[in-house]
Amino acid sequence: MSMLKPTIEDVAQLAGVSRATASRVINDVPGASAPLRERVRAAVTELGYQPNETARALATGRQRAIDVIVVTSRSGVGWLGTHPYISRVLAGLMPVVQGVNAQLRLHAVSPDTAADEIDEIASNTTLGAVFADITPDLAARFYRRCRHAVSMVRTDSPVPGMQADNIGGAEEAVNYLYQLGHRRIAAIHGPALNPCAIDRRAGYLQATQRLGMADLSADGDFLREGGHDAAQQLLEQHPDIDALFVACDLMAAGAVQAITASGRRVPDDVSIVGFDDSIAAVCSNPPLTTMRLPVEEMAATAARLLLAGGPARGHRQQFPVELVVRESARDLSAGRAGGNR
Amino acid sequence: MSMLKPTIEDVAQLAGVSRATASRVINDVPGASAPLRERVRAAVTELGYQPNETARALATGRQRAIDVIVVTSRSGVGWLGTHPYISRVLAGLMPVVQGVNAQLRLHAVSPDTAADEIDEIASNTTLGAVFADITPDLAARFYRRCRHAVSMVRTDSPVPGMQADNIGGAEEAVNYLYQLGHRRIAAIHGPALNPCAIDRRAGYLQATQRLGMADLSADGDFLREGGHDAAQQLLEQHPDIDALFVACDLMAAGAVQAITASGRRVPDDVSIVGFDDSIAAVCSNPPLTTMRLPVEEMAATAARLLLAGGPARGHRQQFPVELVVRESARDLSAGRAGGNR
DNA sequence: TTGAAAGCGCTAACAA
DNA sequence: TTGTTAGCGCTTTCAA
Repeated sequence: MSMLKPTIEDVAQLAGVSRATASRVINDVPGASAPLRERVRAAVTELGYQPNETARALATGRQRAIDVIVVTSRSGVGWLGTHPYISRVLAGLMPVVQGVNAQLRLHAVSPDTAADEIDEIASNTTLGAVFADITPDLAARFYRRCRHAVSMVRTDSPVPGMQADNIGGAEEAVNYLYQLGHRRIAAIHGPALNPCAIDRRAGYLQATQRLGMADLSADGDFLREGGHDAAQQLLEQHPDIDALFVACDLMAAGAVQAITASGRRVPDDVSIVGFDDSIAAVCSNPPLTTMRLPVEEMAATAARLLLAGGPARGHRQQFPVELVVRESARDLSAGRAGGNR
Repeated sequence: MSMLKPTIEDVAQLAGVSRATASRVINDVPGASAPLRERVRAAVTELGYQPNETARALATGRQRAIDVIVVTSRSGVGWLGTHPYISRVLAGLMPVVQGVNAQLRLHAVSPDTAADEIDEIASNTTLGAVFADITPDLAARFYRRCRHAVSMVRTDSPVPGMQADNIGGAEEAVNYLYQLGHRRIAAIHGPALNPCAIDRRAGYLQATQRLGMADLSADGDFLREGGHDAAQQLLEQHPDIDALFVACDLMAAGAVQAITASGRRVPDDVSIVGFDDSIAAVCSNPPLTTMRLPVEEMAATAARLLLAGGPARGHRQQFPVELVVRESARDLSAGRAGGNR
């Protein structure tokens, strides 16, 4: 007859050790022999034991929390509620954190002081950190100080990560545009150091090369304003552009605004494919055809991993990126009026 | 010499009572005489005592949490990360809940089963509930069962609430459009039972009446699709409309899409003013002129009130609603090309 | 290396 | 009405 919720006492009893020993192996602190570690771990899995975070917090005096880290030049944390991507990671995290009395701590760290802030967070971490948006070197730095971390963007090897196929997604976007008949496909990329941006850029480059098209690239910042300005500039430099691949929906929304303001029409004069499938895609006018990232699932998986004691070194998990067709890309071979509405 | 963090023991000692008595008065449960209550309360304020939520949670076996309630016909909680308004209330709540080891619990309750779900939540509540979106009767129902609640939308008298001037905001929006030279100003309203929607509708009606304009109203649902459809219908019925007041930005984004799709231009043919100033306003094309609601501050204030033991019966707090000028409304008296870009 | 025992700060029986 | 006393589930000295 199993209890509703096994406690560490149950684990200790089943393993035939003291509570203290059980605690030691569960927390991975030295002071327990290999054979006992074995037995305790067996008991843990057999019982499906999950530590009570409330009790831990009371005993240690420290808050149990998952630290969500995003490096950004915008200051404060208040604006994050208006950020389509961050809102989705929060929404993904919240339900899994709910049952265990853990908290979410949101850190917006500035690029210039990032190193120090990262160290600070790493030294105060309890359950671990989720990197919502970070550069590989910073991620590595954190990981060197604290093993409990999982990244939602690509990082270098030892750092565990949730992987979405950004390269493949970008290629697919360009392919789609190509199939629709477009041959002058420009791109607006994200920040030079952002791993997602780097991969999406790589995907674009690969596809254009393979298809024998010119590389028409502009740099953006993953913000709407940047997308707007980049589109404007692109249109001036290359007035013959007939399609645009934009590395995130927020920038794509800005790009649509710029294109429309320039007197051109989307998708009649230029087709656009975005990336993310955020609320921005749906609020844009016309609504954006885009590559969907399963952000909520990625975040939820990351949190579960952390609650389970942190993923193993180098752990990686794949997530699909899927084309969502809306109204911002048009089939050139179809009748003008028809489009793909 | 004051301790870093006073405990209930300190309070009890200072008040000259037992810990149990202190606990009783702090938790407002019967079993303490008036004079002792006095003394304990004095000690609490003198020490600046704040209960340790972690210890409370461990002792009671219940999670300390703020329940965020939104009644909606969409099921599940995952999509809330893509909801511009909810994301903002979450962002406002998160920082204040951070320091105290409290959690946020998000409840999306369905309208048909709302009564039961509300009862359920009320009976499990700990720190209290924030009504992000609710009808007055449901709010009252909750409040009858549990005094710890703050509404972010208008409610009937005893229920404490954060008040934004939705009526005044809607009036101001219509006035603004009127000043710009518009005389056929239609409106897309929100759900019939939603207090914010009701107030914004009232503001529109008041303003149009005062200004001697026709009431050109259509019903929406606070979702993009509803805004789209309502705009379409409005344009068919009243092709001479020159401006639109839309009760939320999400619907306004949909309305812009519908208007554009019908071959008209925003703001050249029809001006639009939205409400909220959410991310939807900024992603729309053109970006929306809108009435800004300080959602984050309202949410943060609500949470602080709850953490401080819950606001008094009938407590009310005012928040401003401000016009934010972007590009979706045009001055008819200005030159055609100029607009108000 | 292991276990016994003392808390962490609070609530809730139970006695008085 | 009041206080005494066990816990809540865990970590962490301190002895053994």
